[in-house]
Amino acid sequence: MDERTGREVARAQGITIKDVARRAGVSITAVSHALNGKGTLSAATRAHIRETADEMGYAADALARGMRSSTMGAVGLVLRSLDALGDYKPEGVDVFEKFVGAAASQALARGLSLMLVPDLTRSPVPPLAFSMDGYIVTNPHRDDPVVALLDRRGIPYVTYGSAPGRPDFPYWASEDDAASARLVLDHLAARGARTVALVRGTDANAWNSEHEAAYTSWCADRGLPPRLYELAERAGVEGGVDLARRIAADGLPDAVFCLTGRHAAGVQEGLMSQGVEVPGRVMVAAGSDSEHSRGARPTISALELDPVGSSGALLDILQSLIAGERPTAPRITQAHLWERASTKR
Amino acid sequence: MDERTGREVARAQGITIKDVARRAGVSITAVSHALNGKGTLSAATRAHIRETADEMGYAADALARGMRSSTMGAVGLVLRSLDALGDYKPEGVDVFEKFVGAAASQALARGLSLMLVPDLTRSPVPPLAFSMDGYIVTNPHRDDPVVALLDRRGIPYVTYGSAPGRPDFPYWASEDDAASARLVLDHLAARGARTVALVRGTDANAWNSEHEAAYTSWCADRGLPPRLYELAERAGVEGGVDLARRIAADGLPDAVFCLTGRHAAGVQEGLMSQGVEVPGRVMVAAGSDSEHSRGARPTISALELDPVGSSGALLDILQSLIAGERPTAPRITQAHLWERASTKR
DNA sequence: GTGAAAGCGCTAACAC
DNA sequence: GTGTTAGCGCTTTCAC
Repeated sequence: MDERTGREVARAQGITIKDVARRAGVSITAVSHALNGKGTLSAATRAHIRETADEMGYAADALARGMRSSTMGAVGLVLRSLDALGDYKPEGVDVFEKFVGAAASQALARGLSLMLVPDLTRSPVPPLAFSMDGYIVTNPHRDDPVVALLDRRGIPYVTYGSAPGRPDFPYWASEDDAASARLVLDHLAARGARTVALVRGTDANAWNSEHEAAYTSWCADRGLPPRLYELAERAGVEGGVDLARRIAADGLPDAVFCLTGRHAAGVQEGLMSQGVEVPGRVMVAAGSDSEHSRGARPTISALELDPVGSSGALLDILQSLIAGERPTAPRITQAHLWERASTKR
Repeated sequence: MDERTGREVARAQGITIKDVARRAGVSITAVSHALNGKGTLSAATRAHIRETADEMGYAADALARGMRSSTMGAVGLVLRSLDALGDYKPEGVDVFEKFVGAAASQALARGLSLMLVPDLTRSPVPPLAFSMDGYIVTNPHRDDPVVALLDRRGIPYVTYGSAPGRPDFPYWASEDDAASARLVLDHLAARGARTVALVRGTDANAWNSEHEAAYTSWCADRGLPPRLYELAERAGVEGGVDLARRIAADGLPDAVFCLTGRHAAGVQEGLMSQGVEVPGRVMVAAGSDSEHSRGARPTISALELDPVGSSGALLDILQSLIAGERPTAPRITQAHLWERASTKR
């Protein structure tokens, strides 16, 4: 094949350790040792080899090196919430973009590569999947097969949000969901709400269950009966619109707290189309900020998570885990509440 | 080392082709052929081997397979604009998050893994860097060393934004920068601006030069002298604030068009702090939307790029390139102008 | 139709 | 101090 116009194979042919050895007039072992600071070589040979390697622009092939059991300098990121969504369309899934961006910058700043991997349990398995040094799994759900798979293969991992049903597993980081929930609920109460309905998703992840728990206990504290609605994440804005009808039929609460921005936007839209004033009659708040909460009219108050802080913490934990240490975990970050028009009275 | 509690090495030890061969009572060649649909095997053996492999949960090791020259099912993404920025803090670098998110979802939807790689030319080189099937390089600049490196190693790549100084290189996609610029300029003119100053960045990428070219020709068409300012991307909001002083000293234009959201926010802030009314006296617009343009007061009109469309196009091109085809390229997408308070008269 | 064997580039025992 | 050599798991000729 013409070397100038194409490539015989997907893999680029670079300078090998053999080339360096020949050029430096030593054995490949010498090169390997010199470059990895192992073995016993005279300072002179070591330096000489290093120079030759540099001159030639030699870079060890990660694949070959990896085969001999070493670290790849790359961690995987698997987005369970998106896997669950079925497609990978990110529109409106703010957390997704934010978290990926944050995790990427955190990883890059640490000199690590970050590999985004499609659902590990669906075949064909992404070829490099099992070659990563470790994994970040976002929002694992109860009995998550990806987590099980990583466990089985002995690959270190950390999770964004605790793994439900596994209280013993400490290697996670997340915003303080309970605190977040109270932040919103107290805000609504301060603005005069007595009865608050909660709209949670159906995914069995910590995010949903923690918020629900905080909500029920908040209601209990105030002697209020909880009004809990479940709406599938994938139902999106439309699902919220439909749900608004049911909520109204059940009797209007003073406020509705939706965990996702899309549900919040939908519920608000649905309420208003029934002639319910927002925020006048009912206030609306979202548990995670997105284009939908920002773009709605009125704009919707929402929690902004801390993906930068969380992903940084996760990478810290993961790095020590890979290094064989015992990191302190979990690590908790804080969300911030943006008060917008939908709760302004 | 205890097999149950830890791992000897970073690499997980899975089921190998040997195990399958032994269990199925055939040679490893047979297994390889059966699983890859190569060679000549009887349908019976083939089926039998497939079954055994499935039962055992066998998955070929990508590293070993990769060594024998095949495809990794993963493409790399290298963000030149961020590399240039020096750190990988994404705050306010909307395009970054948006593009990464979009590229990720596009890649995942195609069953490809996407690996974010730190600057390829800085050592230590990310180990897996040269093992990717191909690369997306965002905003390459003139004589970009990363592009040169990929060329040298014969690794296929596509660029987000054309590669300056390489008009012959067709494998890129981007918004139509010239059209974007005219969109903004015409909008400003329609709102009554006669003189418009342009604030571009200093990176030698297509984004900056295309916008500048469109701007100068727009000015020429109207017989106006161009007023061009250059401000380093990394100068951020503060740089914009400082620049506002210079712009005012040079005589206020009717509008300022800043290519980055941070510069726009800074310039607007700087102008207002000098008592210049925005949009009353001077209008401000940004060439790329971000928290900064949305969050400024008044909110700043800005172009929203099409990262989803662009990254989709890029992956299409890259995939055919990897497959050894000759894709049609370049592919152009369109930006959208959000008209906000900063240009509302 | 099937399998033995040669390597891909690298690391690490183990000789010398 | 330095080099020989045996693999890591896989694909692929090439005998049988």
